[in-house]
Amino acid sequence: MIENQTVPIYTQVAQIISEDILCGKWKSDDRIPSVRDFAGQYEVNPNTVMRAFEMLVSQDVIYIKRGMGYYVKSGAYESILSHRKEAFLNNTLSEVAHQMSLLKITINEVVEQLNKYTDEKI
Amino acid sequence: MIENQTVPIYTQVAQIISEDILCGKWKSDDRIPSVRDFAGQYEVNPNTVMRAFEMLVSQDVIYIKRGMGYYVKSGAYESILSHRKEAFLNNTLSEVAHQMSLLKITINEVVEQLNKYTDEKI
Amino acid sequence: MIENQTVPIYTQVAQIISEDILCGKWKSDDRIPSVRDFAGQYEVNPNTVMRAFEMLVSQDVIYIKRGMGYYVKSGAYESILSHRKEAFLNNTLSEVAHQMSLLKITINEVVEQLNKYTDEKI
Amino acid sequence: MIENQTVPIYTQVAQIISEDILCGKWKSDDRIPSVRDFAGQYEVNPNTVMRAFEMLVSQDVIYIKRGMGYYVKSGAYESILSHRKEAFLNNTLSEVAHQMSLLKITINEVVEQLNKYTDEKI
DNA sequence: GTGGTCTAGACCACC
DNA sequence: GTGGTCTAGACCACA
Repeated sequence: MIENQTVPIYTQVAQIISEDILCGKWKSDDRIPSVRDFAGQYEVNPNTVMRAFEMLVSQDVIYIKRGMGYYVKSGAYESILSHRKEAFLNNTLSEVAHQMSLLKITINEVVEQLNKYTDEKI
Repeated sequence: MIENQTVPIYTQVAQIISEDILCGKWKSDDRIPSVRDFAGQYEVNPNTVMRAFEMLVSQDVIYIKRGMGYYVKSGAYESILSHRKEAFLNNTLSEVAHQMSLLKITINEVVEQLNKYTDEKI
Repeated sequence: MIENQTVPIYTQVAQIISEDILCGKWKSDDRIPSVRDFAGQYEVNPNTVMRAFEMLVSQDVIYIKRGMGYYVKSGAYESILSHRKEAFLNNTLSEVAHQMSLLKITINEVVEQLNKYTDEKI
Repeated sequence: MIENQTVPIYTQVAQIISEDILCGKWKSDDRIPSVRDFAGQYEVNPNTVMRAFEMLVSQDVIYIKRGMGYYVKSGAYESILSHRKEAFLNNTLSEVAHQMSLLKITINEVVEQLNKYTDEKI
């Protein structure tokens, strides 16, 4: 599950949880599994999961009920979505455009390739 | 000049030089500026520039003439281009496709946004 | 109602009860509301209220009549008052003095601000 | 140096550094000692110092030069001062006023006690 | 049961 | 040399 060797594990865990929320696995005010549960599931140290949770708290994605665990913040879905969408349109696509002009790749080639990836999923 | 806080500085320097070659700033067998020049220009440690040069040497982009400096290898342009093109189509666009499905962004939105970035440059 | 995230909830509950006694809401040998009542009112776990009660018992502020509930101990008012007064003069004000010297705040500013707060209440 | 048993060590370390900046020990763009140096000096684990540094970064008090260490951010002095001053006037003094009315302590008593503490320092 | 802090120590990338 | 990540494991307070 955790494979990438360059980006920190706790970042990856945080991203997985964010994407789980995006996918509807957990909704507002749902309790997410405990630090220990995640640690067991992903086979990482509880401290590492803890850092992921801290990240998500600072991003307003989850909140804590003391002694009870972490819960999905209401509005988390929308906030993650808009945050990611903005980053995608502003950063990712801007970089893509830069690469395209540098590598002299046309928009048609890009569209064609993206369609391939989309089709694969079906 | 070097702002990104996640990518190693030497990687960023190497990328800048690669892109300068792609842009035609330097051609085959041109001498590129010295380690010191780069270090001064980008306000980084000479060791860091050195490491970028080593990276480019190992990628067959530049070569050294002892006592004289570093020179652009013949065929560097084509090699960079093909290498990057492959990475772009396989990695970047695959990631873009993933984000699109996650964020429910259509290909039309992507094309529209890319056209904006392209137009800006003109 | 309970907002502070650093002080333990049971401590805050105990403080609220103490202050209610200071304010004259409950007098010697009055019965205070049940654990359940408090738990419902402050939306906390009954165990937490229980612990607050235990704290107050050990501070000689309340006592238990088995099967009947908790009652304000006679002399509680005076005991709370003297205990808090001492803590206030020795700890709180000592800390205030430290902050004043660090932040270069004069005693006049402090007095002025305190008067504001006092006036607001009237 | 680190005595308090209730507030986390990393918080105390961060506070010490903040106060050192307030006292003029380190100024804008000064390099502060390394993680390992602090760890040795306060006899705590480097990880603990690291957390303190992260706190200060998120408070815009220090910044990192990759591979070189942490430096005091320009404007840190003013930012710490104003931040603390505000907290003091709004939170601490508001609490003091509350205690005064509860404990029926007059402003004269407070002033007298504060003067005692101030005199002690001289 | 929950989270939170801390240590000791390892290992790594980067400057 | 610098920071940064991670583990294993302990210990504690809180609900």
